[in-house]
Amino acid sequence: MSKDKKGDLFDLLFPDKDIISKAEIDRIRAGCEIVQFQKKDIIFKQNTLTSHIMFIKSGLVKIFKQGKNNKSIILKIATPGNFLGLISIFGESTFQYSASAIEDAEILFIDFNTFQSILTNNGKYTTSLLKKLSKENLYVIDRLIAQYHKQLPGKIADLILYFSEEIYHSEKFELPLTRNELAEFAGTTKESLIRTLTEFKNDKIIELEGKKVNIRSMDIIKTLSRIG
Amino acid sequence: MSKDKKGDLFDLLFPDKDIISKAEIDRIRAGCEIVQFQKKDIIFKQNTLTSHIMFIKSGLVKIFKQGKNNKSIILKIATPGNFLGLISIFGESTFQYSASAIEDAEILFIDFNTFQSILTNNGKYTTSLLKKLSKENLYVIDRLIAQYHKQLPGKIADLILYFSEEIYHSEKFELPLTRNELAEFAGTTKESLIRTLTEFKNDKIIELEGKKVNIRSMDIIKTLSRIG
DNA sequence: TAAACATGATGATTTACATCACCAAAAAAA
DNA sequence: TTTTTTTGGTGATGTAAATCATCATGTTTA
Repeated sequence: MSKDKKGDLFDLLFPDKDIISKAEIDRIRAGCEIVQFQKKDIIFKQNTLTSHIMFIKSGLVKIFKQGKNNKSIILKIATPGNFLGLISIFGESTFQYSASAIEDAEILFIDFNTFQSILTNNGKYTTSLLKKLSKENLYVIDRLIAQYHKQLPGKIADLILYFSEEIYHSEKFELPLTRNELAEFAGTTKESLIRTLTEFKNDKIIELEGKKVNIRSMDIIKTLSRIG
Repeated sequence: MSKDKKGDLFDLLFPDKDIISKAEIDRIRAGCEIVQFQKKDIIFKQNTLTSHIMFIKSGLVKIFKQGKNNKSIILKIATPGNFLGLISIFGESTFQYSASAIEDAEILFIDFNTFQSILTNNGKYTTSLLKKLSKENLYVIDRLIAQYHKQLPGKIADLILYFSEEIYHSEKFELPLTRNELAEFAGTTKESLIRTLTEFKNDKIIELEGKKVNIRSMDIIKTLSRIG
C-alpha cells in the first residue's frame, strides 16, 4: 500500500476536513488496517459480536439478513466510501445482518475504541455521522415500505433503478448478483423475478442478455416504479 | 405546569446526568415549550419542513407513512420518553412520515438550533443519541422485514406481542387503534385482520371483546410469531 | 474429463390473501 | 331526536405470485 493511496483513502473517510483535526485523523490512521476480501467472502456474520468499525475502500458489499429456511433478504448493496454495519455496532452488541463481498473488496478496519473516543470528543463529527446514518436508514426503510405493497412489475422496476441510479450511474450495466440474489433483493422468488425480467425484455423495456442490462425505456421503468 | 413536573420531564429527557451539564439542560429548558395535543390531532405531517426537536412527555403517538390511494402504513407507536421524527430531522429537510396522537398527548418542542449546538459541543451526548437512534431504527427495520415474509397468523401474533410487550407490559390491555389502523400496522387489510383475530378468539388463544384483549396462551402467540 | 453442483429458464398447479359486496352497530353530526 | 358517517363484521369471488416439477446450460471440484 503506497502512501499516496493511504492519503486518498483518508480523503474518502473524512471528506469534510473542517470537522476533524489532523491529530484525530492520525490517531485513526495509527490504529487501522486494510483487509482484502475476495468475491463471495463473508465480511461479517449475523449474530457475531461487533468489534471494529469497517469502511469500504473498494468493491461492492451486500448486506443481508438470513432467515431460518436458508432464505435471505438483501437489505442493500454498500458501495465504496461508506461504513459497514454501523447501525449494529451502535445499536446492539452483535451484528444484526451479514455482509459479504460481491466482488473483490478492500475494507478498512478501524479500532473501535479509537473511533469511539473521537466521537465522544468531537461532537461536530458525531453529528455529521448521525446525519449520514439517518439518511442511510431512511433509505433502507423506504425501500422496505415500497417493496411491501408494490407488486412484481413495480418491485423489479425498483430493482433496475437501484442498480442504474445508486450503483452504476448508467442505463447500461452488468448485474453483480445471481437471479436468486436479485429475487432476495427485490422481495420475491427466483422464478417470479425471471418471468418479470423476461416480460420487460419482450416488451422492449430493457435489453437483457445474461447479466447485461440496457434500459431501453427509462420512462416506462419509472412509471412502473411509481404506480407500483 | 408546576416546577416539579418540569423537573420530572427533564429527568425523562436526560436520564443520564453524567453526559450533559446543568448549563446545557438550562439552555434547552429556556428554549422549549410544551404543547398539548388531543386524540387524533396531527403532530406533524409527511413532506412538511422539519423545525423543532420533539419529545413525548405523555401520550401515545402513531408514526405512519401515507401512500397515494389514501392508504397508510403505521411504522410504530411512539411512547413517552422518546423523541419524535429524529430520523427525518437529521436525515432530510422534510418529515418523511406523519405523526398523530392516538390519545391526548403532551409534546415538548425544543428549539432546533439550541439542540444542534449542544450536539456539536457535546460528543458524549451525541454518541448516546446515535446509539438510541440506531436501536430504534434497527427495531423498525426488523419489524418491516418480519412482516415482509410472515403470513397472517404470524403478523397478527406480532401485533399482539407488540402491544403486550412494548406498549402495555401486560397480557391484558385495550387496543388503542381501530381495526383498520391495526391492519395498517400489521401490514394487511381490515378484513383479513378481523378474520385472524376472530380465529385466535375461537381457538381460545386470546379473549377479545371490542378493543379489550386478554392473552390466554402466550406460548401459542410466541410460537405463531416465531414460525411466521 | 467426468461427475457433481449451481444457475437460468418455463410450464402447470395451488393458495393465501386481497378485493368486492353487503349489513349491523356504534359514534358523530345535523 | 333523526340523519349521516365511521367502525366492526361476514361471505363469495378473483388473482397475483408462490410453489412444484423439470430441464438446459454453466461452473466447480474431484
